[in-house]
Amino acid sequence: MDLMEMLNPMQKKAVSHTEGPALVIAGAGSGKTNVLTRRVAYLISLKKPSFNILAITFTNKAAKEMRGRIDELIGNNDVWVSTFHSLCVRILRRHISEIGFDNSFTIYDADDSLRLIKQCLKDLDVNEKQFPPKSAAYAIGAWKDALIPPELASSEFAGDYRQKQFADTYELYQRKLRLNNALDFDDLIFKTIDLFRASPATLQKYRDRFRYILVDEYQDTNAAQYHVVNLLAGETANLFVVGDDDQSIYGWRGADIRNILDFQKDYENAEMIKLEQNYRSTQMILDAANAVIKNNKRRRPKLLWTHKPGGSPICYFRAENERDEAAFVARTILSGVKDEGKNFSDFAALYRNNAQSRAIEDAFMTRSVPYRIYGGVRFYERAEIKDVIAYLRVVNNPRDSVSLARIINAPRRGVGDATIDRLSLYAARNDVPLYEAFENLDDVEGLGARAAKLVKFKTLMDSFITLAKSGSVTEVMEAIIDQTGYKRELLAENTPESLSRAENIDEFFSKAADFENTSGDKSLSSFLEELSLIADIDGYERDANVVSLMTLHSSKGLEFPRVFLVGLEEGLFPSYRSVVSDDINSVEEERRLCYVGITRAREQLFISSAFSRRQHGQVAFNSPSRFLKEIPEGLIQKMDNANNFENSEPSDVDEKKTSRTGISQYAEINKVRNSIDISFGGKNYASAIPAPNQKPDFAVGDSVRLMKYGVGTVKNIAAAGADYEVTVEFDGLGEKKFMSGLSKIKKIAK
DNA sequence: CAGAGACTCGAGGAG
DNA sequence: CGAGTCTCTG
Repeated sequence: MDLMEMLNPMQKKAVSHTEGPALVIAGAGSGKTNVLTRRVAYLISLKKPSFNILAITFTNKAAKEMRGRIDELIGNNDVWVSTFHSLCVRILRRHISEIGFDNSFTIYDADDSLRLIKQCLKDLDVNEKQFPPKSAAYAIGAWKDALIPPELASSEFAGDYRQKQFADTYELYQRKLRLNNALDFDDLIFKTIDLFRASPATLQKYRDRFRYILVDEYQDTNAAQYHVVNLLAGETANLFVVGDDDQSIYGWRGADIRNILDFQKDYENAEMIKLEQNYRSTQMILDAANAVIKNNKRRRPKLLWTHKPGGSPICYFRAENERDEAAFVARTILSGVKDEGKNFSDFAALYRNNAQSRAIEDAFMTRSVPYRIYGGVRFYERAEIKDVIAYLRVVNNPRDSVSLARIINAPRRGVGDATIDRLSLYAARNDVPLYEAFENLDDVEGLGARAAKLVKFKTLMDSFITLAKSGSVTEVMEAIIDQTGYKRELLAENTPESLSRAENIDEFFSKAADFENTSGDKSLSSFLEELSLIADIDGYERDANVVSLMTLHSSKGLEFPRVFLVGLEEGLFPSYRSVVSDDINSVEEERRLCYVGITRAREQLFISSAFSRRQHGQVAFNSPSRFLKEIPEGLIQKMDNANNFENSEPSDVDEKKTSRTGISQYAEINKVRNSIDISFGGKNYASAIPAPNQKPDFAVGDSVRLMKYGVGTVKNIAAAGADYEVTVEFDGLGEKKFMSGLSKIKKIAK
């Protein structure tokens, strides 16, 4: 086929780019995946060997889709299509011994790593109330994303007691990971860079191999991922990155928008190509998206346009509460299916956080709307599944103390916390993995009669380990499920919950059987690796005729004919945290998330907000989101309880309706619009915030300290309404902007 | 000292 | 609303 067929001039330019760096700014729905896959095909048509090509995506699903489309275009090929994490795992499995790990290493998920961090805090005798494990985990994650090792964190933040405590925890945490022969998610990237730095020969090997590198969703890369790409690209820098700064929504986990904004600085001769023609949505939807995103100050100017004129107006429903909102979603879908011949799979409901899915689920169940949820408590994160996985992990890597501690007493075998503590103490004192405590039970103090139980447990584990040497994954799993009595106990408990958990174990077993039938590498470590890297959205099936429910974050990269954006309320979306944050970028990130949501829709967009909502166990009264007000009124039609349009005129949102508090909601919205900084959600937070109007007591060039970022230099101070916008540059983090009235910016002596 | 039951506290987004 | 912690009992 002709690779340039049906492409617009900009797309052609991108596809035919061969040597040197290129940056493609690809707006939502602009045919980005098509450009990426055709460029791969184009390179191969020029006789570039396919094994020299590496394409990096963020999710397995995106990788799978790209893999499929490349295969479709050019048949048999050796293009390496992979996510950042699986790319790094594949490299580490082969070479990690060069930096002192064993290649049977375990990959810890967020839950595992939190357990280990708790252990560290305990060992360091740190008060969990004062230093919550989650805060420590967040700090450590941020350091890792920014590629800051423990030594550096420790020296850089020595002056800040709290940061120092977290830095010490970080240091111990890394030591324990090594002892456990385990890596967390961030380490997968970090250790790959360590490896490349420690072993130039290994790096060269991969540079020679990956002569052409393509990176999708480049706006979501963090410092560590940037370095992986940068190291691999090397001098030749045949690096082709695609992204959209307006869709950068992962700042909270270290994604650095500067990677895409500064690409042309990093690679001086980079070619830049902009794709602004949208092939997905109607003009009405794009107008709404453009109108919202243009409120962001920090962005490259860009305007999506389409040949699909007009389209249905955006429908807005103001619900009484979250149940009313969910009912609106359900009945609108049902009438679309019944009256307009739509499929359930044409619909998606997108929300800001997973907790919001519950009300919608309830409404769908009572009205028999078929649906599927992505995210929330995932299958592989259920306690019973994690227990079975923990057994498998210990079999694969007995040094994995986190998993071992998890299963010592699961199912109950009379080994309590006190006994585990004694074993842990022995292990910590002798600097050995927990498993070795079992081999020297006589030396562990104060075990008494419990030693017999431990011996029995160890014998059992050893038998599994022996079996794993010759047996298959399913054989080992069957032995575990059977001989530990795990499933038997659940069945004996005979409650609806325990029976459902037993069923989950059966389902997990059949997943293992699937793996054995389909996977090339059928080893236990390969199975565990696949489990670790699986993401929810990977299970997304286009074919099933069900409504999709997912977070806005998960929806990126997908599209649906009809999309519901629910919960457009101040304090929910944008989130409370982003509004009170001292970093003005966080509200802009919420706005980008809104932009992502709007642009998922092909034909029609439905937006809703609720007057009241159960949040955190109590009823909250949120005012409508500022994002709602940013959509021009002429694009919106308001719907009533019977799904009729209210008035024939395009709606004026809430102007005429008076809320229960007696305050006109229009007034509430305006209050939000006019003084977003001090009032939202009908509550007044002014008391918590220092009075504005005060000129900062520092000047350009001064050193200042901020809680979250540490010490930086003031680059600019600009008046912004009643407040001042302060630009501060941080070493290694670059420039960030703050509102001086909101942020606790402290001047420090030079 | 293990296990069950009462109790409190905290709650974003993800590979 | 659920996990983690506290308290009581055997």
